[in-house]
Amino acid sequence: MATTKHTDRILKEVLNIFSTHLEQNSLRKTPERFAILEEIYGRDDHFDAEALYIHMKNQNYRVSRATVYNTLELLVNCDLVKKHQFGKNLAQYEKSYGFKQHDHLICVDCGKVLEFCDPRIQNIKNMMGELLKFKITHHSLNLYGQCDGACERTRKS
Amino acid sequence: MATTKHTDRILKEVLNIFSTHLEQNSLRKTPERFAILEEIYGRDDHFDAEALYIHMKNQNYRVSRATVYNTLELLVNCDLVKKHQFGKNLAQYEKSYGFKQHDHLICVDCGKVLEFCDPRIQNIKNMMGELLKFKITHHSLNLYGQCDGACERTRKS
DNA sequence: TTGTGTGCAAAAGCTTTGCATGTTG
DNA sequence: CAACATGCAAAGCTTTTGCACACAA
Repeated sequence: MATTKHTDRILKEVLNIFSTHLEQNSLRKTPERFAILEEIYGRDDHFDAEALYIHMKNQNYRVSRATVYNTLELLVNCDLVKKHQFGKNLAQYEKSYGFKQHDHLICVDCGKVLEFCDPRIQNIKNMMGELLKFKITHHSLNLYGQCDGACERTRKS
Repeated sequence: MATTKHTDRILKEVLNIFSTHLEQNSLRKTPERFAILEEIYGRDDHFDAEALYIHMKNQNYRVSRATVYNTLELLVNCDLVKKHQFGKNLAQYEKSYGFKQHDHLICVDCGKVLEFCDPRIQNIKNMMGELLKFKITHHSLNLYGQCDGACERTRKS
């Protein structure tokens, strides 16, 4: 369980990483960019761009969708955020710094997302990269199924 | 290498399977539905709905996008077609009957898609399904990377 | 001060929907 | 002939783009 101290330390580190990334690429350090990063690291779930936008609006933070999308892309580029597609035409994001690499199990009925780790994936990536002459940079493994009775078959969206 | 005979046999089988599926679900056997199925099994690549639609139009087959999307969904439901998302907001489809289950390796520069099989995926699915109490029905594993020099870094779309 | 970043709204791209017409069972 | 499927176009949704203004460097 992450303590507040741990959370604070992570936040400080990602702000630094982002700041350095912006400098190195001659990009500007705007308050919006840092606010979006803070917002993301304050969440613990998977979210889409619109939800992030709405959430910031609800806190009366003045930001535009264009900036949200723009900043999400920057954050994906410097590996502070991961972008997923869980079988729908809607990108889902999650913070990724300081958290173990993992894959996802999605309930097709209620939309619940669980995470899991399996070292065999790395072996597959290594083997296939060599076999098929690809320099593999990342991957996406999603398992789809139905969770136990509790999910009530109430599919989200 | 599939011979014409083999292709013909496959086609006959899938037409039968689809026909039975339509009967069992009280759906109508329209010429459009069968034409779309034939069109798909005449292709050997991954394609999107629009490409399928355009290709049929070019052959002067009168069909609408609505019907293409509708039929693709029916075909996915009876496992004759597989639907994928290769990291973009665009569904890609491929025929699946009579072909070995496989996963994909996508070049992020040129969009090329290779296929591979690895039995370890099945083990992971079994283990995680049991561990996390999910009835796993299907999965999606995509490896992303860069193919050898030949791809020219000309990213498609 | 200069040019990049932002906000806003419009546009773009994929997919779904509504409605009148056609066709299957 | 009744219900369902189709075609067409419009609408829906997510994401991108254009442009005028703001502000970081």
